[in-house]
Amino acid sequence: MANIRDVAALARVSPITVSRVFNNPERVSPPTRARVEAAVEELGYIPNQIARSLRSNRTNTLALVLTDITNPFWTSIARSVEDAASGQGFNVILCNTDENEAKQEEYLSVLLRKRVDGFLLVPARSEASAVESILRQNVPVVVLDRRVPGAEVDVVRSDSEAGAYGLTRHLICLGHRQIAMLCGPLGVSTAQERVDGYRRALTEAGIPVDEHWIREGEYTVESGYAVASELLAERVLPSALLGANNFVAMGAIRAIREAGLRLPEDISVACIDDIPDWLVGEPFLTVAAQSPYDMGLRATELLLRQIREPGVHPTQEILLPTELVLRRSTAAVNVNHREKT
Amino acid sequence: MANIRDVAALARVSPITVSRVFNNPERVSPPTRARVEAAVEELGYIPNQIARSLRSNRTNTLALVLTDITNPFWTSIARSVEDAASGQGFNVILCNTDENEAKQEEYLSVLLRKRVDGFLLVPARSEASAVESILRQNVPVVVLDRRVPGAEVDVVRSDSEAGAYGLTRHLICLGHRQIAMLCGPLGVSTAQERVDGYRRALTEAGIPVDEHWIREGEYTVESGYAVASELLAERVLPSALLGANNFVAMGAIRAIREAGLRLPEDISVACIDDIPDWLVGEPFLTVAAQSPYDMGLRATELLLRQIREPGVHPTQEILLPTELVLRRSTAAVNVNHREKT
DNA sequence: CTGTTAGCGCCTTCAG
DNA sequence: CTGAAGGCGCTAACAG
Repeated sequence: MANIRDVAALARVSPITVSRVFNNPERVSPPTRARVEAAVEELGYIPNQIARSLRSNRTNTLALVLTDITNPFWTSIARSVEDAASGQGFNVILCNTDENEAKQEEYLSVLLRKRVDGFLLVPARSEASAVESILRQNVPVVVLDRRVPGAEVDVVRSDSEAGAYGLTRHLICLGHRQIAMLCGPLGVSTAQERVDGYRRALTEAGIPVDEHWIREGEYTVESGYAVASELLAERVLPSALLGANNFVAMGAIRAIREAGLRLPEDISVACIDDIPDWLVGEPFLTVAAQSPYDMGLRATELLLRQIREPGVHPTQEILLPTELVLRRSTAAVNVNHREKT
Repeated sequence: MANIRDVAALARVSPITVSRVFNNPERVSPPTRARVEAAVEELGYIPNQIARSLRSNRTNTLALVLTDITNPFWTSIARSVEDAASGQGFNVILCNTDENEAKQEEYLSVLLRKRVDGFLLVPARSEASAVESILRQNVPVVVLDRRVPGAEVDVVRSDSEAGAYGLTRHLICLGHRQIAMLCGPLGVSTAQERVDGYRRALTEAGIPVDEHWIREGEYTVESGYAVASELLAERVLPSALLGANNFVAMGAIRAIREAGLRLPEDISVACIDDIPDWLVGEPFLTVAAQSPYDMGLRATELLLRQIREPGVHPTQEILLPTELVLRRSTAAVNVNHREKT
């Protein structure tokens, strides 16, 4: 592969002149420039960005570390991040942690070695350690979706508490009293907040919170299925399920079908996170919808600003609202089906 | 940010010894190693992969250039590519071309400068030029999903022709004769092959191919919606629609609903590409399902082999089968609804 | 407008 | 087991 000196030799100029043809073409006389361009063409020369990065300390690359690109919520975020980044001349390295801290640590370590210009991080757990390993190196970070108590970072997230509150309230209005909360891993702030919202709605309505109805799991279809199956095998059935996210709810729905129960006649289901309607034809899930595309966009903008204008920025938190979308998966409680026969 | 010389100075060794502690720790005596490790810890030293890449000509980074991560088909591929790559110590840069050749060219140019170790490319158009710009630089490439006539590359793709053939045959068996084909951009091999399969099934059944029923569009929801709307506004309605992919079909379904037609009573719909069932609860679309996860995996394996074992490899093409999945979006033709009243 | 010098951080080669 | 020299490809800074 030809390098800058090969081109320089062929064009009978110095390497720096070739460099200038690429970076400041106006500072090279047209005839010289033409000679250089001809040589570039002839040799198929492509400037080596690695060498340039070594000098400039800039890679024009961002890291997007999320849990699982397969969930449409993260897919939208990935799309918006890549849109915003490529529009500003940055590429995006994609990493799936599956909420696994060991995987996350490994990724961060590799990415720090690669000297990415910044991180968009969905922390596997809401602890400061991961974020701090980045901040310690003075590398810009923006945290997505989750709070990280104790760390001084920019965060862009949705109002999970309000989302869960709204859904629970909606279920209460439909007459439900025995509402099971299939919550996510409590080490993650969103899981915690969703339980908080659930509790607040019940308490406000004067319904005692029964810990029996709160079940911790993962943010996955498998976990939602497993936890719901367990719940449905018990003597007293809930009349409604609140899924911590779309995956959990879809798993729960499968369990409900397999148990021979009807949705929503026998049991209602709602969750946080929508599924794009062009994927499902007739959307039927009642949800508190987030705005993932917007979230990725805002976060990328914050990150690029940090990169462009180094120095101390006051850390900021952007809180995006959720939107309650009522559909066919929730209905008024059916008193006949409260308990098993 | 500390560099290797800072560490060396603090540990009172030469830089090369520090390097060895990271790359060949067994060749450094334990006491020296301990001193170096202490210095590394104290300074928070992280080896600079850029400098290493400059020497080694290896970035441990792959480029995944696809059309739109938002389509679950590509999402699965992205997931499998990232899984396979990270398992072998490679990171993945994600790029969305939206089937736009200019965008694709821009990405390829930047990625070649970055000296990625290899490309997984879904070419925006089935022409050799993009692939050849990579091959010319002796950079490994594997083409995903599409054929590129005239280029000597490894390709991993599905049997689109057979998929479209199977779906068309299924519709014919249900009594449909006026089957509209909403095909993708004909510059893309898959679009072409899907039309071929459609034609073959009709011809074999002795049904004359009416070019009126073949409509070219993009592989997007919007395009599917637009083309189907147009079709449904005409005097003679088709009794079935064959969507070139899942997006097109979902757009068509929206158009059908808006036209006040019932699915599948008034009109049947089928398409190539499934939508993961955990996204839809009750899958209802009749499809020729591909295996995107597998496709990404196989392609990444091929690519990593090219990278690991440089030199001439016989180019190979891996053709994955599609699977016909019959669901509720297709039904026997309804003679009463063939023509508008 | 063009060129020379030097160095970004690391590691291969060769010596001790 | 440890180190010195040199260079990967590029571009600031400083001549001319």
